[in-house]
Amino acid sequence: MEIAETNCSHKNHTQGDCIKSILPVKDALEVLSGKWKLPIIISLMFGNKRFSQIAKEIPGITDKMLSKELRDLEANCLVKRSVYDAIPVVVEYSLTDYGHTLKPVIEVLRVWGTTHRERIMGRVELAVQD
Amino acid sequence: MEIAETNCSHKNHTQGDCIKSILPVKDALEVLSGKWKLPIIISLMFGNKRFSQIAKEIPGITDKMLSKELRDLEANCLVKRSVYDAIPVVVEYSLTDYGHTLKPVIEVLRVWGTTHRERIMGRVELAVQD
DNA sequence: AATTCAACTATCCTTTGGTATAGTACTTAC
DNA sequence: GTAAGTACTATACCAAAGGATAGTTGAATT
Repeated sequence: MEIAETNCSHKNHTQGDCIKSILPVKDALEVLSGKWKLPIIISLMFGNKRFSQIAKEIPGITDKMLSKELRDLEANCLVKRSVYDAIPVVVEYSLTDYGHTLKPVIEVLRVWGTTHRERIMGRVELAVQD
Repeated sequence: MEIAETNCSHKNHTQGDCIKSILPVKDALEVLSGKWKLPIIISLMFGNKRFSQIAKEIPGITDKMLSKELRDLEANCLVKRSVYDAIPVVVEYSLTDYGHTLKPVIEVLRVWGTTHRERIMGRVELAVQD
């Protein structure tokens, strides 16, 4: 027997379209995966930093995680590590040009996240407030 | 002793600016976390779907994961679950209006992911396909 | 001589995310 | 009456992610 008509709107799209969108999104998420990569990148968007400065700016991160994620980001050409042989050796991290191309990604996430936070925090002018 | 001058560019930004950006981005990533949520949302961007249709469009997902993630997304008001009591009961999933607000997020990830994929695949080679 | 700081590395352990596999309730088809 | 499809749920298991804690190297400070 025929299934009743629902308001499905998938009339004429091939499954291929869907996968073509999913794959690059997954690629993007892969390099940004984990709890700390975006925070580190954001921190470096505000300027070059040393290890302990980044650690100070990102609440909760451990040295181990910061070290590991910086290495991952460097391997993906998003972050550059520069060693200056000053009296105590100074290691500075910066975003590469490629790293800076993530700016629109971060910006759109920041904007969406901001309204989402307002939403879940119950910033409802017209409805029930709790 | 003074540390040698490096090309640090963090002259005059307060740490607060950084955290103010990190928090909303983390909020956004939280609702999109995991391997399958974005793929499911993308699939529903192409139209309302039933359980097994979504499963077919997302290679590799198991029933359990699809079921769990759909529940998560519904709890976050991104996805709507509609039950139609047709002869075999039909359950249709759709994006809510709120879910549709993720479109720019997905779009920017798709664009960045596409160029990133070209980059890591070695975009000079046009002949090789996989 | 002991302490501190910077920039890490190492080890252990717990939690979470995800997979594999199977099973359920209902109904239509053969 | 056996099979197949739909929309799931349940149980067991495993690997990766991440946290806690401690140690290292070398120079500088007290």
